[in-house]
Amino acid sequence: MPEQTPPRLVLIDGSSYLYRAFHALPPLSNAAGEPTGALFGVVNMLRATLKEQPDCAAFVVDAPGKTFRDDLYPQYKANRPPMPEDLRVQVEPMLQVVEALGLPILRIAGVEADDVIGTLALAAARAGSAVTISTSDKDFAQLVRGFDGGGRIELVNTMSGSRLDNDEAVAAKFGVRAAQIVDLLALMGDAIDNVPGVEKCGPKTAAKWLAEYGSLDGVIAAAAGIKGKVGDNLRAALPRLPLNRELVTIKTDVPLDLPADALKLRARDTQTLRNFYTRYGFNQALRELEGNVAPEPAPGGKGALRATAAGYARAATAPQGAPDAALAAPGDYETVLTRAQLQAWVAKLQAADEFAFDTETDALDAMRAGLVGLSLAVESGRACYIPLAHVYPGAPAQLPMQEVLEALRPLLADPGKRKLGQHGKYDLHVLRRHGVDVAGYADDTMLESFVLNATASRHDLDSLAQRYLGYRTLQFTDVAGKGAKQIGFDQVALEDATRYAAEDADITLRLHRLLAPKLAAEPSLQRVYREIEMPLVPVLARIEANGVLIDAAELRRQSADLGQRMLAAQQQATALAGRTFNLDSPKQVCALLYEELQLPARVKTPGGQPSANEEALEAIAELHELPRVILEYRGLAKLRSTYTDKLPEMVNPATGRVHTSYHQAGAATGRLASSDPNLQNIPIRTEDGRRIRRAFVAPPGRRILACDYSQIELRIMAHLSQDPALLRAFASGADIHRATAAEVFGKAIEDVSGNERRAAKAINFGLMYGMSAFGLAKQLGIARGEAQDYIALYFSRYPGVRDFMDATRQQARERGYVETVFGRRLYLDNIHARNQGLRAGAERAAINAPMQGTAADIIKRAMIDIDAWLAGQRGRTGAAPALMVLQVHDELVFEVDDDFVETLRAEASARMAAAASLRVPLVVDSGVGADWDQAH
DNA sequence: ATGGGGTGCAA
DNA sequence: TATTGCACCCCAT
Repeated sequence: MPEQTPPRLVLIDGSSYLYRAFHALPPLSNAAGEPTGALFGVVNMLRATLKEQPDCAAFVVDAPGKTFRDDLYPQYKANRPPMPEDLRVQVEPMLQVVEALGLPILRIAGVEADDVIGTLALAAARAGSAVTISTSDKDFAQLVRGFDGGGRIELVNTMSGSRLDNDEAVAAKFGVRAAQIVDLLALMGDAIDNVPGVEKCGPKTAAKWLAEYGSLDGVIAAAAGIKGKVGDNLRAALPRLPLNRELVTIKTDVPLDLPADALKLRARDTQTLRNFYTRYGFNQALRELEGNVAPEPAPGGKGALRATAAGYARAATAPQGAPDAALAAPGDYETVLTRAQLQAWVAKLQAADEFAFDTETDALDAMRAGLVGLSLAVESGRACYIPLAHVYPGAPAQLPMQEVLEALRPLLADPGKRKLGQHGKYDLHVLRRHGVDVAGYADDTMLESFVLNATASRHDLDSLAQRYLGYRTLQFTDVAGKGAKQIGFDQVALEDATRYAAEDADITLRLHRLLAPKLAAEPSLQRVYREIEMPLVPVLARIEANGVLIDAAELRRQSADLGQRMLAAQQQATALAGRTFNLDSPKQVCALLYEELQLPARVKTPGGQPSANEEALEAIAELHELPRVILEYRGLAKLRSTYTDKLPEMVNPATGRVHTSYHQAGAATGRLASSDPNLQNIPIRTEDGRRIRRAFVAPPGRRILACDYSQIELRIMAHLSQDPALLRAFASGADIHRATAAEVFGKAIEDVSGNERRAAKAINFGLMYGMSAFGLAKQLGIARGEAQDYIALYFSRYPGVRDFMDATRQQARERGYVETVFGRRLYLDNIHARNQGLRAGAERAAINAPMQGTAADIIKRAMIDIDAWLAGQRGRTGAAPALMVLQVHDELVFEVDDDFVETLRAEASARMAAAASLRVPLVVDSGVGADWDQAH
């Protein structure tokens, strides 16, 4: 017997979304000036919900008048301010659009919406339904559970995209099981509803108590023994906790007496929706509506497949009676299988100013992936997918790849034809490897989003669609499966592939149309995007494609050597411990050292457990020989597993080189990040570590050139702070740490001791990270008071630095962001957090970001400049005389012809130094050698 | 299989 | 109780 899919019921918590959308979205208004922000959010949420095609649904809102909670507790919700006028006027239109979408509205007099939802959810789930409560109110987590017979209740927040579908998910978010949520809320209270909880008891404390004592009753019983201020607060709150629990408990047994069809979806009222969307300027919703109502005929070809969403919804096993309202179409997508279709699209692209493109491949690694298909979009809501290499049994005949690429080449390679994409660097790689060098890559939605707000969300297409369009894209796993059963995209049926791939191009285009005006409205961000990020894309693509040559044999020798020494350390450790244990397991190391050997646990992990990290082992190294041996083993194991074993595996068989991947939207400050492998954390500090750099080599006839900025972040601090003493120190060209020590300790430069220089260096670095006296003391191994004295002394000598830091914090608080010299912004969401730790963290980030971010901007500018200059150079054979192969935050590494070394060295250094004009000189150091180590 | 925690590498 | 990252291993789910 095939398993029956349970009927699906969606209950929408209307008020929670209305409030959330109102506060989360900018105060939008339509052409007539009517406020629309909340409506826009709710409409997008509803469209996404209906797209899921539930069997039944309801939009639940509070009815005017009193409810049982008001009787129980007269102050209930007394804190809630009256609904803002801008929001109030959106309520009636909201109900109208809900109505027009065919969603039943439930408003039950005398019963709160929460309790209506709770009662309906429980009843339906008991009867075997899969119930989704769509809400942005976390209190509903108390209802999440599964039932015998297949019924279940889950929570989704369609706006944030989060989902709580079982106890584990609830526990992950709240630290307690769903059944304990009411107890958690009773302890925490709810400021919005004017339900006071235990003072100073937030989610963490409440969860901790519940984990320890099981339930609210358990906490109440144990209250007498809980120490500290928060224990006093708990005891003071005891009398009201039972009432709290009652107030926060969502009722599941209110009499409702609904008609049989109360949850039944009706057909949507297209005319009303059209009027509504037009009036409020919801153009995307309008296009979707029109696209679905009157699909255009297919542009030709006998083999043409049509992939309208309506078609798919009907073809899929849609529940009987599912109304058209559930068929909200994402777009009109065409599978291109004939020459006529291809020609029609080429004509469309030729006529358009710009178009979005996306490639589909059979692998994630851009340097290995094979092209499987291409998608294109020129107008919102309409896109095509051109399958090229789908190979599953029964796959329709597809156009020959070369023919398609030749047809598109004039467009893709035309610098005057603007192309846009999402993370287009990947597609540039794939197309280049299939013979097409894309030019005119003008816009990238990932980078638009990143520059607009680096921390607001992730910058992948799904997150962007969700955040900016309120739209849930089809997931890769939806069409290709997941885990061991996942298939390659070349195995995906063309119908599914088209929905997925064409949607990507379509959504990319829609996102660009939304994001580009936002950028245009912020000239400084627009410049960062146009002058730094976009021009950097092809530069990074070239560096990645160049790759770096690795001496794999050398690394294998090192692995063997490390292995022998690891074995020796392991044997020594076994002897010292008197038994075998896993040296790689922190847990076993802790048990051995702190329990069996009774050594003192002086350092804690961030999780509060005894730590076995380097600092902890150093702290007890004088009490026992074992910690030192474990440290020795660790150092060796790290080098071997992460570097000497791994790097040879990463050599691309086609190129014989290692190709890292640089993430342009990786670090919030604007830095790049590197992965697969990460070539930005190759060891250098220890001799064993540095040996690894000897395996980064140049081929015969070439050398490695490494150019790095000297103290760039400190120079930026001098520039930003304009502190006279610091500016003077850099202008003099002296060793900056030595100069700082001389200034702080009141000595001549030549009289500074090694220890004084070390202290000054620690202060200089610490300052850039927003360090405290505590941190400096730990770093230098001195008393906290002494560290405080150093810092005070430093600030007295460099008052401009203190003023700059104060001003930076102040700006962060006032504007919510800080910026780099080039205008890149970093928003600091936690700068006003009530939690002191979070707020302090945001302040440190505020101090650090302008310096780290400006340094990132500068080296990016240098990379663009040097790349352009290199493009015009020719070596003796006519090939490029040098390749940029690595970027490590303040360093650029090149592979260069022997006879071009000095030319490049002079040119690259000069261009790096000229990448910004600061109040201090930018100094670039460089080195040359047969390998990366020698070049330092 | 997947993810969190602990650890450690770089600038 | 120092910024930004990525990746390894263990181990619980």
